[in-house]
Amino acid sequence: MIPTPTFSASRLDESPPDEPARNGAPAFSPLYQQIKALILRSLRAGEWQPGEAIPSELEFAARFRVSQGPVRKAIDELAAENLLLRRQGKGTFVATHAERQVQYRFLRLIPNDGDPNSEVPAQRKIIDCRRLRSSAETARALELRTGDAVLQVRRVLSFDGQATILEDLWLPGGPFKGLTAERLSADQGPMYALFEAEFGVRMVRAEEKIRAVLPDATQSALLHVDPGTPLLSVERIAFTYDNHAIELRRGLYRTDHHYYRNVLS
Amino acid sequence: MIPTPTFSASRLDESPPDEPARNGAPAFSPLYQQIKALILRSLRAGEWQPGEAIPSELEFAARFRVSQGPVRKAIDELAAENLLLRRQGKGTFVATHAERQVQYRFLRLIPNDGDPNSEVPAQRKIIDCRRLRSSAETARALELRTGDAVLQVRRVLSFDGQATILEDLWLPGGPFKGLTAERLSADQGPMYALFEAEFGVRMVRAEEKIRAVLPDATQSALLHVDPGTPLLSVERIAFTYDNHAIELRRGLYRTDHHYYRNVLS
DNA sequence: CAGTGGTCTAGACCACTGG
DNA sequence: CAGTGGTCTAGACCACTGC
Repeated sequence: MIPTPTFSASRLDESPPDEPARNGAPAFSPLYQQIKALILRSLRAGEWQPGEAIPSELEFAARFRVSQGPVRKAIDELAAENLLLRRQGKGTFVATHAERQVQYRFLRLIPNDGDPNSEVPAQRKIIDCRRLRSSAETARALELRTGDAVLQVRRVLSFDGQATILEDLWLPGGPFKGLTAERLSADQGPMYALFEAEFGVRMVRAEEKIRAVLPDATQSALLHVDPGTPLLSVERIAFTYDNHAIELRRGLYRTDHHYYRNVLS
Repeated sequence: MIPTPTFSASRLDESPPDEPARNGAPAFSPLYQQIKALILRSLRAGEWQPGEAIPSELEFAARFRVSQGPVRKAIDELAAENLLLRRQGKGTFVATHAERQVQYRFLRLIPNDGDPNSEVPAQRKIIDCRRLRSSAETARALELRTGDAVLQVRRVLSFDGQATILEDLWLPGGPFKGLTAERLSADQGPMYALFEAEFGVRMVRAEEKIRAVLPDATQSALLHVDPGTPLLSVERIAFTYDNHAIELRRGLYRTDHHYYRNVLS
């Protein structure tokens, strides 16, 4: 293809424009952003499975009729967002929660003494898993309508034999049809890896709201702590592609032998 | 300069190599990494002040006798680490804590209702500021020797008239010689901005350990809360260039009207 | 208008992986 | 060895800022 001298709109149009820049501005979009959007669409459509390699940079360049540069920059950004994983000499792969390296990618609880990178051989115990109608609050968080079907899961994570985390999860009933306590209990490895493999749901980003709270009677019993013990309340909303909320999670963390680690920059 | 056909070691050497790759591997270091290290050295040396513009990409390219590409990539990485700030059409600037946009860059406490980006017009009150000899624990955190001079500061931050954060800070006596309660109290704006302007200390990165705790009598009095109120304990170590620890901070956060926000990816 | 950062091309070569 | 990502060059043009 002969390089178009200007590209203020796009050279890659394959579908009706989603956002045709309704305001006065022409909304300049560089080539690499358009390429990024196309790759993102393929990811969302499940064109490649988690852990699989995507086409090489040169392959994309040929397909899109551009040079390697913009393709590289598009992939760079997706890798920076942890959607893709580059491995020199091997290829670029769809990120997954199922790898040894990045297991428990979203868990920030670190043992007081152990090093931050140590293994996290949690012991998991499913307390409950039931289907119910969502409350207004849950519906809002999960972008559903009040009363829509949701799955609620309760579990306890133990470290070194000591119950440390009590978690309640809410998942939309649709995407997670067929999820049962048995299925969850049988599984080894991170829950998010199971979500990828069994339900095609890939957790990509999450936001957490953290507070200090006291447990109620049920909670303190499940964690084997005194009702006066302060605990970390960690409320998480996890997102798939396109910032679509797909999980609500409320955790209670004991912080007598662990701490929640965060890095600021 | 005639481009050297290979550059497995370096083309930019200006000083004895710090880490001459003692092991068998040649320790390949791309041009842009060497450029990044040089810019970093200038930053550390205070060659440009916070808020000032650094030389343009083309200027660096000419100075280092390379093309724009590697310079660009070096600056890209420094900008991604929040050491520099790019502004199209204007230039690249040394990051600062003194800008309206990024005020309280390291404060993650958000009001329950207000939007996450809202202003943070905290009211600050210095309770105490004294010079003392560091404990073993403080010395370890600040990379000092036990007994070295340190400054200890205690302050309370209020939001909307309500005392919300009680903080204790420890700073190495050397770099912060001359810091007084009066100087701190007189200042408007973020404390880190004052550190930049008055002491040339630039906070670049920080790590926080978060736990849920109960306050002691003194703490609960200062925050006007019941001794049984669970609080967030936020222990921060802040670093300047080269991962050099320069501040230890222990905060107690009320989380009845605020939450600590974190994003995972 | 000049100067800055931002994008793109075409082509070369290097480093790493695995058959 | 071929294929992949990673680095570099030389040069062109675009978008944004401010004089």
